[in-house]
Amino acid sequence: MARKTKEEANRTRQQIIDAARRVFHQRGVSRSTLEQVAQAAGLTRGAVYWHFKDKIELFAALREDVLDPMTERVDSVLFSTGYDDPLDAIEAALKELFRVLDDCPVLRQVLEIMALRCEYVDEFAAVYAEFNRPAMEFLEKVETAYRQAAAKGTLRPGLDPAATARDTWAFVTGFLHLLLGRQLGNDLQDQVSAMVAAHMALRRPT
Amino acid sequence: MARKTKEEANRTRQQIIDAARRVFHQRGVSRSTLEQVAQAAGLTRGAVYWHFKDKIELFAALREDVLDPMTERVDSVLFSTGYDDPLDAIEAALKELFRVLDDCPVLRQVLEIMALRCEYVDEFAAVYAEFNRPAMEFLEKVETAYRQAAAKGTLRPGLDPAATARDTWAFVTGFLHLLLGRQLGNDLQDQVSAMVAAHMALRRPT
DNA sequence: TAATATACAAACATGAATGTATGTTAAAAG
DNA sequence: CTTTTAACATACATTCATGTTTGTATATTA
Repeated sequence: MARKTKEEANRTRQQIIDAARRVFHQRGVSRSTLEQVAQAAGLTRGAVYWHFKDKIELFAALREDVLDPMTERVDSVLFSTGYDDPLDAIEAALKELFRVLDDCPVLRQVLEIMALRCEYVDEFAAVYAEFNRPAMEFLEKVETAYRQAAAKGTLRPGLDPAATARDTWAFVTGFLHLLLGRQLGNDLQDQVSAMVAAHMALRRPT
Repeated sequence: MARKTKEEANRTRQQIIDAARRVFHQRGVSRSTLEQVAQAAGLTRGAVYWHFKDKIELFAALREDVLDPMTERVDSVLFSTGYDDPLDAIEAALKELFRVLDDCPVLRQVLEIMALRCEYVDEFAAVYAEFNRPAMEFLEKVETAYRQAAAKGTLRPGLDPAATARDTWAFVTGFLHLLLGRQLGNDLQDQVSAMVAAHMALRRPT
């Protein structure tokens, strides 16, 4: 094969990532063959091994490709200065999270791979830690917001910010898993907004 | 090999299941070899193939072995007549759920396999449905309980039983995943009871 | 008690998937 | 303009998991 221009090479690299996302999503990570990925990308295994050391490295690239933008988008809402009440910021951030999931099918694919199509053992045990790190950071950020709300008096009296944050944390985690489990277009998808609102309403003064 | 008595055969069947649980937990379902399972049981693949058609059937047996008892134990608390307030029954049932998880390592292993060490594609897609069915049924049961609480006036005024149940549902799902993710002995484990209590306190009248 | 089915172990055949090594051509570098 | 190196395709060697088949000795049954 002839040498390609650097720009072309980057494009084939991205093609491999896109193909891997589809193949991993359809067959699961461990059952996916690099041969299948290569074929889906219209290439051979040679190309895949040229751009990535092995399947694990390819999987890592695949994740970085879409995960970081999501975190930034949600954080920007959570830290937005446009809300007087921190609880409003949390509510908006949660809605934003699920909205991203809805209008970015690529992100959804990656999250479904990570939640339902990957076995977190051996080399992949580290991947799971990475999967959880954003969740842990999210917990801290939300706790801070709840603390601010308590200081401002917009948090329902008697609620402990830390405990409330953990409850929200579990809620988001569980809701994410439940959303990822079912296929698109189900009734859950349009109840998302209402459920987030109801969840937050529990934390507001009566 | 000589023929064993029926009782002995049942014992080796159970040995295979126990071995499979350990191997699946350590290596993940798809990376586990029936050879590894056989060795861990002190047998050969011949025995495994004699008792089970293939890995999928073995995995199914492994689940049935421990999952049904858990559901029964939680349900019996939820449907107990010993509580005046249905919210108390829900709270007790949730605590029971996490307690079972704590003092039945075998169940925990199976749940960890299902949550983190299995890829739900192809033949295993059906397994995931089975994984979710108890969760769906749980949602309905909790919703009924919330409805009863509303009728009795023990549910915080203004709360919709259905929406409240979905929130609890997400909470339980998320909390389960979070618990399964981390190794035993972490700080979450002893906060479980407090978190459940806090979650339910949000639903009680002020 | 003879016949048969059971509960495995051992051997076999097959089909991948992986990693690596080699070849080829064109883009970069000098 | 020559040399080098990048960007792959192709071919090779090895390992390994699976399913099946065969063998065999003992429970079980008639």
